[in-house]
Order: sequence, then structure tokens, then C-alpha cells
Amino acid sequence: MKLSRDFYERDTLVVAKELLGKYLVHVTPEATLMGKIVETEAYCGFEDAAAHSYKGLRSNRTEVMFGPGGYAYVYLIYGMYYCFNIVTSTLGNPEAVLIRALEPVSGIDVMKKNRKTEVLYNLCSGPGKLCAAMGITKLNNGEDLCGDKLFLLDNSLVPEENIMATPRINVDYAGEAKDYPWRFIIKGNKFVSR
DNA sequence: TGACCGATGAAT
DNA sequence: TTCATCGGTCAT
Repeated sequence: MKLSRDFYERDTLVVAKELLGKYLVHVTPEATLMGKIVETEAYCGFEDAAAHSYKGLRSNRTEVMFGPGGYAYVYLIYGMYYCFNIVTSTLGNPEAVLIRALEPVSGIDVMKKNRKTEVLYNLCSGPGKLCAAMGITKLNNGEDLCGDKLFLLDNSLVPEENIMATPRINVDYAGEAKDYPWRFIIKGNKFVSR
């Protein structure tokens, strides 16, 4: 069953945790690509110095974060990698969850081709990697995740005792916000980033 | 119009 | 731990 708008339009930290175990699906001409979410990071609007929307910075890039929840925010990093985020909270609240790692489920042959590697554990174990594997590019920016092309499938909640929270990755520039425990992983899962 | 730089990845 | 890398962002 597809996740609906009201799943996304809630507290970002709650959504980041509850996204663990859900399935990300991308329907492409070549294959239907699917992976289970095993690692997320929350980015919370105006007050989060690590967020692109810090202090309410509103630009062409961040515009989609200000819209309703359940839309894709895809941006280019380091001039060569894409990162896929899910916009959370409601209209006017620029918050999002970065998807950092997936456990490949289907379309694995195509993922291997997209990533030019045969190593299963290396296919989606990082934000740039999973975008390459899943065929997600800036063309998907602003796409409605309640549509039929790029969406999420429900799955049972991961029990609290199987979730681990840690500080976020590569946000050393963010002052005290760099230590917020807003990265969530499924404890013991072998497909998380390093 | 252009100076600046990053929510990474891969090799070591 | 280090380092290559370059399109895009944002302020002008």
C-alpha cells in the first residue's frame, strides 16, 4: 500500500524514523527499481544550521522544501552526485528527510549496471550511490511521491529497540547542530553507509 | 556574471 | 585519512 500525503505531513523526526523499513520504488522504462530504506537523516527547517533551508533561506533550489509534504527534493552535491530527500511537514515548513541508504530489493541487475559494480552491499550504501542505482536525477526534483512513478510502499514499523540514532554525516560546518542525533539507521543492518 | 564550495565516494 | 572534482547556487 502506497504511503499517502498525511504520512509525510507530520513531525520530521517522527517521519525520519518511520521511513525506516519502507520501500522506495522507482518505475523506469528499463525496470521497476525497489529498495528498503535502512538509513535516514532529518533536516529541520529554520533553526537547523545543517539544513539548506536554515534561517528560512528560500531560493530556486530550496523552494520545494517550503511546499507540502510528500514531494521529492533532489539536489546535486560536489558537482557530481545527487541526493534524494523527501519533503516533510506542511506547507511553509521547509523540512525534509535525506535517504542515505537502501537495501536492494528488486531491479538489482539494473542497479548493478547503473553503479558499475557487482557488489550488493555497495549498490545503495550512501546518498549519491542510491540515486545512481535507482536512476534518480534532478529531473525527479519536485516530483509528487503520491504519484505512480516514484513513490513509497508501506511496511510494518521497525521496533524502537531496533533503531539507532547518531549525529548526521558531513555536517561539521553546522555549529552545535552538527551533534544533533538526527541520523537513524536500522540496528545491525549491513546495507547502511560507512 | 562569476567567485566560491559542498547533506560524497573511492582509494589508501 | 586523504583528495579529486565541477555544476550550481547565490549574491551582485
